Amino acid sequence: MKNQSKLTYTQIAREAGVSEATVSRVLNGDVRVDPERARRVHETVAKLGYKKNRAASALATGRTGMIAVIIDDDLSIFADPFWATVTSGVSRVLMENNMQTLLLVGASNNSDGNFSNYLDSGAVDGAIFFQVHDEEIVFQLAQEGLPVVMAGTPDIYLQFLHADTDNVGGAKQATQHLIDCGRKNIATITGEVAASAGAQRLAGFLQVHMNLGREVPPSMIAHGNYTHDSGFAAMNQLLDKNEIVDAVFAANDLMAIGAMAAIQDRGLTVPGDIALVGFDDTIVAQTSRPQLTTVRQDIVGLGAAAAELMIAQLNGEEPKPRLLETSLVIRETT
Amino acid sequence: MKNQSKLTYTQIAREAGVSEATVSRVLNGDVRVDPERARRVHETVAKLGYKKNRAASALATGRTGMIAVIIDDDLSIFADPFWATVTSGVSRVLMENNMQTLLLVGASNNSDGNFSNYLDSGAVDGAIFFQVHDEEIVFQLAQEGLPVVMAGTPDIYLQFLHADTDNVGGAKQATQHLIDCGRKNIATITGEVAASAGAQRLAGFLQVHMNLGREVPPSMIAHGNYTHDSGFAAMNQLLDKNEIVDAVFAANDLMAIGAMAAIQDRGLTVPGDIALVGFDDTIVAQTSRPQLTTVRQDIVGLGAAAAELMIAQLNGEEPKPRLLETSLVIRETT
DNA sequence: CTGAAAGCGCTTACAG
DNA sequence: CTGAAAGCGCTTACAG
Repeated sequence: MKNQSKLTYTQIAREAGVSEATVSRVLNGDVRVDPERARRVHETVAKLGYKKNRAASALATGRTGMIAVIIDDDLSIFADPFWATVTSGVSRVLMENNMQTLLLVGASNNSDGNFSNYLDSGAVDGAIFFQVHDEEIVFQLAQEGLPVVMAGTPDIYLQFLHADTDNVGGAKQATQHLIDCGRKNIATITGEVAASAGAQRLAGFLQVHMNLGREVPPSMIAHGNYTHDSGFAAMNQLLDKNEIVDAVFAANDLMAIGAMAAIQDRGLTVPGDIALVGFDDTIVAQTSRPQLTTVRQDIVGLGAAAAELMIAQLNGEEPKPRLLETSLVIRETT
Repeated sequence: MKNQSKLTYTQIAREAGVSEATVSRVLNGDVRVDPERARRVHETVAKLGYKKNRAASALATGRTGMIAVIIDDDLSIFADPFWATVTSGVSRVLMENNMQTLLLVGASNNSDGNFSNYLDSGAVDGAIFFQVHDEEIVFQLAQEGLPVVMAGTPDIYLQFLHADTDNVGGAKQATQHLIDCGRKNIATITGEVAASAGAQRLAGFLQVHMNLGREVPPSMIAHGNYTHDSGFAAMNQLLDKNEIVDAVFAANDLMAIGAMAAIQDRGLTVPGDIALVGFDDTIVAQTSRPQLTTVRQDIVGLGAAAAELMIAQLNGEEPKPRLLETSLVIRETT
């Protein structure tokens, strides 16, 4: 078990009485090796506590066994449990496939390709992008032959392989639920509509109304940016502009909680006066009083799906994009 | 900019009219190179869009430029924003030093060294451990010569280099603040006291009382495990067992919020009847109603400190362990 | 099924 | 300050 730092194929080969080529074949699972010699190699490896040198292996094969997870934003975004949770899903699937997760957090658009640079130095076998601000960089990397997967929905003109939550479907579930509860005047607080998730959640909200032949007056749509404070402010706007609002669909939980505070500050009650539905099912939905009805998305599953797409792609398959279903979690605010 | 995949020192050397050795020296910042030839090399590298192959470099030098961040728990732990945030701090400092973060999440004690295995294959230059359940594995790796840093406080018999929040100091701040507010009967809800953070926060709480010559009856100490529900249950215990409790220090925010729910469910008010202080200053402290007074710890700073210790260690320095100060954030529950 | 040998793309004493 | 050459530890056609 000691000073294994010096161990190489040379020692294993000698000890096991085979060539280095055979050691390599055994360790890589090549079937065409005499079972008895293979057994000896495995035994020797175990006895000596040998560990293969990754760098040498990577140099010889051109494969590193590492996939980059790129969070294209300033570091603070990682404080949001959302992406951390997605990352854990990626990590699990990669580990199951004997691959590792290389974490790259930081704004891609600063300093001429901070990590775009890194990515085509052959350091990784592929890259999974979260929260892409500038798809140009993804496009370029894909062009250069780096296998790429996006978590989220890419620009319609670009055809990256991607995994995403069914945001439209989730927003529809939320909106339909409010209607089923008998609410007549349903407002929405959007997320950033410049990004796909925000746009899709608004679209789902509008589609349900459209299908029912109902108009949604602009005053019933307030824009937020996913923060608690923006939800608070948006709710106040809605209350200022409208005579009657008896329900609100917020594009995430944090804004819903902010909206709840604004409602209660005016002496109104949830769900008595105004029903509330969030999106995500994060910890704040469970700790708020009353507890928040929300649309749960499978966050770990999203990461897992992205990783699975990557693995499939590396295996030469041509997988289809994945869209993950949401489910409504009914608690106390509706 | 195209097919750079084939570029090696050979092409750069030829184009720049120097030897490969010189290319290597220039790219590694060796000072003893003629400035003019160095300029030509840099120019050629830029023109051809050359990127150094990391694996080859790692094989030759024995250094990979990667540090493992190891979260020794099942994957779900990563959903806790705490460790994700610490990780972002590690990542920032490593990037500033041209190193990368390799993320290893998973229980170390399952399947015979799942990643202990990986770690001494030379895949990383060092390892930063979070949330260590079994320090034996850390010890073994350190023994084998892998530079190791722990986030948190190691067992007193082991002397790992580590960075930690001053949990004792933070707990003292919280407790003293409650006393300063005039509270007389202060209870505490602990975290897992088997781990250092939980034990230290309890110790700080007790020390303040001891210094004042006050006894803390056992009935004023309830144990939780950092979850919302455990805080709720612990608070109910405290209320059941004690005639009077006019303040509670909870070892994290989530338990404090759970305690708040329990208090309010009994028709009591916060802070009217019972004052409340949490620990961490996470998002739930800001979104709760009333907003939670809590002890803020510098979570990103903790990761940054751990990374700095690692870098110093790799540079052959002998840095001292780091203890990060906390600060009290007074909001509405005291 | 197996081994000898060349090769992956860097780095670094060594000699000048 | 600079170059030729050996070496890092694997992998993989190639020939048998």
